[in-house]
Amino acid sequence: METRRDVFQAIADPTRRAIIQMIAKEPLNLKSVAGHFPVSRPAISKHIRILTECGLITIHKQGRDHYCNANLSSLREASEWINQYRKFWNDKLDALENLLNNDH
Amino acid sequence: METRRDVFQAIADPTRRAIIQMIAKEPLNLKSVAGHFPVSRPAISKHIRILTECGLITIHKQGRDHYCNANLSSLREASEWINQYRKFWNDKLDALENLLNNDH
DNA sequence: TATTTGAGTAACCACTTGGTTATATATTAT
DNA sequence: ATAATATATAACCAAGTGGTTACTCAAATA
Repeated sequence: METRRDVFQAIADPTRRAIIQMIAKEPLNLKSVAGHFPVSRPAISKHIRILTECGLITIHKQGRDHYCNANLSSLREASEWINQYRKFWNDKLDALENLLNNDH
Repeated sequence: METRRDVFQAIADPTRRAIIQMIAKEPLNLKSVAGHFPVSRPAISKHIRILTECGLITIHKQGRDHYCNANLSSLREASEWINQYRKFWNDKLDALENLLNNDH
């Protein structure tokens, strides 16, 4: 649990995707996050750490509560990688591709 | 190497992303694919199997050659999951979101 | 001050992952 | 027919993953 830590790997785990989904709506402390899953607090703590390490969330301490905030801009890398293959499932590519290309 | 096999996990591995990138350009047999990586043929064979199992590639046998063809429409699921968070890195969201919503 | 609460960490565990080498099978070439 | 080639599979292995329980520490509360 120490090595290769990138966005693709971070979102490969369904629990971590669910965590992202939750805190994208509103910041939550670890206890609130853990309350929604059938696993222990330490397990969630580890997921949070992984998400933090690749920049997908940031922690804001407020007393003893550690609030997790979504900071999903590092998903951009994954989005761009996937969207380059958009033609494989989307016919209305042209207009979209132009938009995407104007982003950077 | 038997269980949970989904698109997110399939693209989590950098070697598999590179394989996808190669065969998205043109179908290649396993030997050609393996030639680009510093790992053995059996290792590539396993990656190919994983990609096949989640539908990202299909194999077309031509004599003793097994040609890998990209069939990346199952990336759509991952694309949609990621793109729902596009607002985290993209300001020009409105026009894009309209486009994406028209897709389905 | 003593106790409870939220979170992190350490040590551990079973399973998975990505790799290896050796072997088998089918197809092509000599 | 024999040899070479392309691929798959089996058996194995080290390291990584996702989880656990037990413990510690800091902050809030009684």
